[in-house]
Amino acid sequence: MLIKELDIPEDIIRFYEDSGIKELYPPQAEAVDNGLLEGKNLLAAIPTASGKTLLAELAMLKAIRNGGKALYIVPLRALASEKFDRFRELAPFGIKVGISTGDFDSRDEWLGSNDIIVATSEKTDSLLRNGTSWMEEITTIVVDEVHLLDSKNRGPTLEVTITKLMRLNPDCQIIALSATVGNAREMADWLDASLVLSEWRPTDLHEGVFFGEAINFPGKQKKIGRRDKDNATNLVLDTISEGGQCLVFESSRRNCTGFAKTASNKVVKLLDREVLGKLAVMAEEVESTGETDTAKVLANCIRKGVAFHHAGLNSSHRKIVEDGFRQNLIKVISSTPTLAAGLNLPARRVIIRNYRRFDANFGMQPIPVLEYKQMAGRAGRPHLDPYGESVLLAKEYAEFEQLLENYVEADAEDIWSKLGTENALRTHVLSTIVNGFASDRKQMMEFMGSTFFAFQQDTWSLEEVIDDCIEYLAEHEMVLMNETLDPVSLSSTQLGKLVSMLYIDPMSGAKIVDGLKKAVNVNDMTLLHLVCSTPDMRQLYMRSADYTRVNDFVMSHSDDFIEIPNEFKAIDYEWFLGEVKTAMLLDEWIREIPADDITQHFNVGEGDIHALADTAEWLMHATTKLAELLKVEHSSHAHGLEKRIHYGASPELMQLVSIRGVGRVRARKLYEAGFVSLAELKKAEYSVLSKLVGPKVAANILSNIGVRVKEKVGKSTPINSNTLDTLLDKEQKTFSDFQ
DNA sequence: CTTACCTGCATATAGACAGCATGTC
DNA sequence: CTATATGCAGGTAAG
Repeated sequence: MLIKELDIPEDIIRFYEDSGIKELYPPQAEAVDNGLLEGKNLLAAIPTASGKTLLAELAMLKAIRNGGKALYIVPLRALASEKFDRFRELAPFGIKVGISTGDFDSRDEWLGSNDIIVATSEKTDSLLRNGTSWMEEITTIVVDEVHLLDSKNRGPTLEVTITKLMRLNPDCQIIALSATVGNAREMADWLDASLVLSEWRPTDLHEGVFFGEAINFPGKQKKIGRRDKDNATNLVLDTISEGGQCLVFESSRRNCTGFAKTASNKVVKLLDREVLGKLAVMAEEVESTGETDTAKVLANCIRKGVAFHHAGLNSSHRKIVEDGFRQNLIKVISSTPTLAAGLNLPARRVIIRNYRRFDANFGMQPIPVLEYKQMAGRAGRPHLDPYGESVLLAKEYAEFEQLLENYVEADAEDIWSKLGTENALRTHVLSTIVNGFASDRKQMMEFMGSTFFAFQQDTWSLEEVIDDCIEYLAEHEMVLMNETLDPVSLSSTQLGKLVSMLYIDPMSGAKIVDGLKKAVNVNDMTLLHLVCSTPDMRQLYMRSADYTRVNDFVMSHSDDFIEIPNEFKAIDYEWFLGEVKTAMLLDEWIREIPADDITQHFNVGEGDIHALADTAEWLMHATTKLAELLKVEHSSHAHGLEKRIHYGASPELMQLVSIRGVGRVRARKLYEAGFVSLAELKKAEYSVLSKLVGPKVAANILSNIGVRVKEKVGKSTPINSNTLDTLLDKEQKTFSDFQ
């Protein structure tokens, strides 16, 4: 089917043709045949990179031209900005695009003036909870990665959000995009959508299992040269010598860096001077943005053409690795599953070095087929690679057969709703009441009766859990119920409304409220621990070496904690120690302990510190608001801590740190030099500041506080002319020259 | 004396969304 | 409490 045959405006047709898209891929054509452009609901269960985005775009553009408005729901913030950037290319057609995620937000009212709004599922839920008016104007909803309905953590939110949206806009077109799953038909039926089910990919994918010095694909074999004793390394070296790149998936961070280290020593031998030179620049960039151990190790690996990637990396390191791989300078990324579902980073060959993953309840467990398919699907860059290959590794013949059968030739599992537990439902039962989707028990059951869970499983078990939730919420004064009426009436209290809008788990809300009421002497640690004891906070794992250290801390600070569980209740106490350990990390963070030191004290990465601080800041904000509502005195203390967690700094730096371009480190430098306040800083001499923080930063700071720089700021000296950016610029120039 | 390889034992275990109000090194 | 890879300490055989 040709683009120009489609029932869409002429200028849009030309736009696609100019960008080289003349014909639809088969699954896209099938979607059009199923009424994509006529506002019909659709579930497309097709592989990654088979043109899901274009499919959604066509429908959105068509709808917008008919006066509609589109909402594009994604599971990850990174994905949101990726889509946002893509859709902004539609600006020439007068299409306005907005983005809304927790960390990056165009203002709510203004957001509604856009034609396309990209948001995470949680943010969408939050917007619904806040009664955002433009939600009712949405005519097209795209739900990306809808198979995440199956996720224990985040599936329920996605499910309830979709349910709410369908109820709010019954005539709205829903386009759901999914990986290929077992019960796609069932999901489609729930959405009242037609189904496009296809395995078609623009680049062929060969899935195989390595065993006996060869990759065994169904029906053929590919011998791999033995240059190293490690098979995965051999596969990597083979790919590179054929001009491709590799993505290696590992089950733990340690394995991930471990493999990068060993493989890099072999990979380096295959690289030429030019590439090594550029890699060295990149490695320096890594070293300059962090002096942690991981930064050094990562830099050393990158010098040899290999990188590792996991959530412990700080964001600049992550970005360098991703960009370096896209530039085809980094040849191998050894990664945890971060890269399996997230960014668009395909490679010629994907090696799944470890198909098992540790689970605290069941030990090492084989990953689901769906997850395997997601990783394997990363193989093959469209238009760049002749084909993609994914490889599992087997040690014995029995394992080889098993892998072939259970992964390569297996179909993905069915999607199962995870809504049916009290933990998952509590927050949604509350928000349903707060937002008026249900004002009595009957309406509540009706609403929950239209979820995927109810569609798929028995509703009586759901009703029981919902009643438990209502009871919990009533007990904690978030919901009022009148049991004398026949359908028991349900309404929310001020507390309930606040908890719903703060987007915290009602159990977190209850714990914080309870803690605030009980607390006697409150200091920083008291509130930090309170926040760390909520189910919304991810606690640190207790290692055996931590035990005495954390326990000693508890002993010497026993007055700081609102409640210490009995030491002989081993499970409770151990859990408590984990909370305290987390609070200790945050305490170091707000006391300006350098990030490198924190990573060592707690055996975490820089990325972990920021993630924990981020969550703590959000929960501390909730604490502030809850304290205000309760009219207890700790709200200003909590508010102060909220700011300190945001910047990771002591109270005396709060004024300096609010200046753009000044963070915890620079603020401390300025403070020690006598610039203890904004007023002092305004009186500062440029030359003095320049010596302190460097000429560029100094000029930047002064202009940000409204001081005009009198002295001439020397043009940036060519010290850094070899930075990555300039290098990449050059690269692009030569590339376009070549074209 | 160095290197390569083996054995045994202890050890640790993926990821990431949200509020609010604007910008880290 | 589940299972596995890793890395280190200590040992041994080969060079």
